[in-house]
Amino acid sequence: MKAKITLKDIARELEVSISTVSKALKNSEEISRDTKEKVQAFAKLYNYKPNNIAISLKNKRTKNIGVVIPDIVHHFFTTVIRGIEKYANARGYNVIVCLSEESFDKEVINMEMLANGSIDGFIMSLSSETQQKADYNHLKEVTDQGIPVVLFDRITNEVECDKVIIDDELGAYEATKKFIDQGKKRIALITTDDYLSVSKARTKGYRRALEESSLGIDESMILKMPSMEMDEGSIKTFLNTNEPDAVLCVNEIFAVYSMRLVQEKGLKIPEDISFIGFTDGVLSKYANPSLTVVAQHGEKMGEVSAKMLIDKVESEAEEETYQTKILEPTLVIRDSIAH
Amino acid sequence: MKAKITLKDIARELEVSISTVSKALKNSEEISRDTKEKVQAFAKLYNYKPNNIAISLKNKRTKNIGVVIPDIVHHFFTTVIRGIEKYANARGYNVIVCLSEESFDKEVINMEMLANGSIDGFIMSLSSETQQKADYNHLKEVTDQGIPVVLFDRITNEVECDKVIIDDELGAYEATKKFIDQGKKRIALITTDDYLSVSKARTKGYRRALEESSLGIDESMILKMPSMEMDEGSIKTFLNTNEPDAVLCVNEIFAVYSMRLVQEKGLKIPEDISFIGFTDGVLSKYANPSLTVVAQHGEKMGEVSAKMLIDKVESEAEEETYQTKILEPTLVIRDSIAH
DNA sequence: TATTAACACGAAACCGTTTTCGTGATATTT
DNA sequence: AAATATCACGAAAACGGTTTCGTGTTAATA
Repeated sequence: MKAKITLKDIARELEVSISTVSKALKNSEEISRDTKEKVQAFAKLYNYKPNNIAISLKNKRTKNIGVVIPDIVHHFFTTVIRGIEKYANARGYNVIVCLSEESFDKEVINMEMLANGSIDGFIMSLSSETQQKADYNHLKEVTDQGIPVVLFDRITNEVECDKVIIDDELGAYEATKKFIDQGKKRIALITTDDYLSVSKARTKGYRRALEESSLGIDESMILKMPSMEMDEGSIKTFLNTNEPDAVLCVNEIFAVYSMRLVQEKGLKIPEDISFIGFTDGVLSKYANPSLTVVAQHGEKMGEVSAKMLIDKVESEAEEETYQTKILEPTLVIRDSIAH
Repeated sequence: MKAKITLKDIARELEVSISTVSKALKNSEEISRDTKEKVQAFAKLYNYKPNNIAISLKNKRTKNIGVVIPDIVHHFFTTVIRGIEKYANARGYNVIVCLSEESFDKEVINMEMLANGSIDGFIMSLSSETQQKADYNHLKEVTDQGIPVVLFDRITNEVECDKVIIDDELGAYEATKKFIDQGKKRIALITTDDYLSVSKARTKGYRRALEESSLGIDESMILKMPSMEMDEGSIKTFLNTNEPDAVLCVNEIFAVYSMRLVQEKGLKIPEDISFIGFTDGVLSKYANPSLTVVAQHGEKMGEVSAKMLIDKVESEAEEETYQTKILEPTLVIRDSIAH
């Protein structure tokens, strides 16, 4: 086991000062050719690499970014992380991932843990509990300290910071409109409670499309699940009593499960009943029939978030201007609707 | 924007020395009640939190662990991360995630980036390219430096370190045996090339089960895909020419896709043909029919890996003993086989 | 009263860098 | 030959903590 070598070690060995070694390795003009070559050769030989922690302390820059998300076993967040990681890595940053698991307390603890010097900025998506409580003091404290924050997907307007979302309302609007254009009459929505910013926006888009059409809104055609968890029973009851001919679901799982239920009843997809979900994950692609979805472009979202954050981190200017980027969703047509 | 307060600030404000403040905050016996109360009150008021980087530099401990995996958009790895994150967090560690994206170079770069002080240890699963090249010098360099490494799932015997795997061979053996016991005669295997340690082990289990039975091995019943990527055409051809009555797949996607293919041909699952896959992900659960799988218990694996790593990191002893933990897979019975 | 112990605190080293500034030794200019 | 410029390097501060050791003051002991 050969321990890491430090500047001090090189200095001692070569009988020069630490400063000389440091400068020589940086190819400083101050140092003579001879000395530089000697030092660099020695450093290469012993595979010297500067200690990141020491540099972080000196620079007050860690080159780490903290990502706090509610859940990682969820295709959308997973793609966002990938986007963040790719972009951040290309710019020399590392990604520290923390999971809030939809818990307010965990979110707070994680942020406090990271805010004491471990990271240069946060990229996060709010936990459902946080959105429910609408308590954003932990975010405000962090921004007050001058740590940049980028909020994505599950955001809030109560905090001033950069934000990245997709136009969920538009996505739902277009999906619903697709159903209407295809002559569907009984268009249902399976969503979660409104405190989730995304569900709220999607519901709004669904309503707007129906209001603009001749169909109008039938409140009984909207099923609000208390959480993101599947409640198989209530979906079953809902589908049986309302007999929709088209269903928009705010995620993949609701959609795929619903498809199976109606297929068991002998209905044909998409002839008798069509489905559109949100999130373009593996499930949608490999479902039977494959599921038409509103794609959220998670990877793109991650990239954009990372770029916004790093740009802010590296900008000297202390401008207090924040922007909200709205990405366009796309409808990925598959076999769960006619085409 | 109120900047972070430091020990120095408190010391100046209270007209005591930095050492006194430091000790007072640690409730040291050395400091008088009066001073301690004064300092602690002031610290609380200004919300003092020690700077993690400074502590890391002093202690030569970062409380960060580096996780290097090939891919995050993959249910299994995702669950492993969750297990790692949960366990590590509970012990006060943060998780830095790096993606090799199945690339040897990226794996090397990521490790070098983290090995210079950013982390206390690695948890990793080898990229397919690394397993293919069988070049493990980057791992050896890291372990030589005394940085603990835990390898999980995709491992190698060329590196001395702690390892966590599931008994892939056993999983495949039992799955195949299940088919045999159910009277299946033409049992196929869809796998990837052997350089992936897991595929190799699974193939071995499949072979052992058949050898022990009266059926024996028919090499044409084994399809080796060149990578983890889906090649839809070769699967189709394979299924059509060989007409198996049972198929074991080394992942979910191969299985789900194959199921759809045979269903399109009018075959009934599980009567005409049965399927078992590996990895208990969302796909398996929501496939139609739901897919019987060999569950790999990713979250457990993550926990175990994290425990092994942190225990080693925190153990003073420089014992050079390494262990390999083998977790038992479980067969999760669903509708793609008779039961 | 002289000596010692206990107390409460500060100085300084240290972790591994970077960077500013100072300086002795040459080299150049007048 | 004296003054100045250039070169090549080292000392030291700084980043923000922790920790060892030393020390002045007071209290207890001989």
